[in-house]
Amino acid sequence: MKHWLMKSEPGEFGIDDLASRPNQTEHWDGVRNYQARNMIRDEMKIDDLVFIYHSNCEVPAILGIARIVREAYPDHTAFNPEHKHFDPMSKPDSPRWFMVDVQFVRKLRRAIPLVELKDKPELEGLTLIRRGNRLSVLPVPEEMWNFILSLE
DNA sequence: GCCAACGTTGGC
DNA sequence: GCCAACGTTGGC
Repeated sequence: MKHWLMKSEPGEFGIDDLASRPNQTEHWDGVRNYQARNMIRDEMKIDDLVFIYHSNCEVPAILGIARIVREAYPDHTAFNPEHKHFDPMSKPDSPRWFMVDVQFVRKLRRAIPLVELKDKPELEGLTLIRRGNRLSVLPVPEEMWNFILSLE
């Protein structure tokens, strides 16, 4: 089983939004980066666990945990000209973008802020804290996953 | 294939 | 709101 981290903007769709969805489940649409797309499409498997991270907000932080409950399928928001994430290059018969469904698992006992994660030598090399990193979906090595949980 | 211009991300 | 870092686009 692999571990991941996915970013969301709490003003758009945060962990509380996920927790209040039917079945506490929602599709994770809007990823428009090839590196992130490849991980979603090729590597994310059912029951993989995901840290939910809030970006572009007052305190960027890891807030909780979700689980992959459906593997990659076409991101239909790319087909809809009315949609914010519309991409005319993505067609239903040759989709360019994919998404997974994630289900809320739990919140961490406390949010673990980015500034704190940056301080930890144990997390050196984690994509999240690399300078200039913009990946919205990234893998978390198991030992780093466990270390982050130990900070709760 | 190079690279300047432009758009986006996201911390601060 | 600023701006550094990065990805994408498109002229050549």
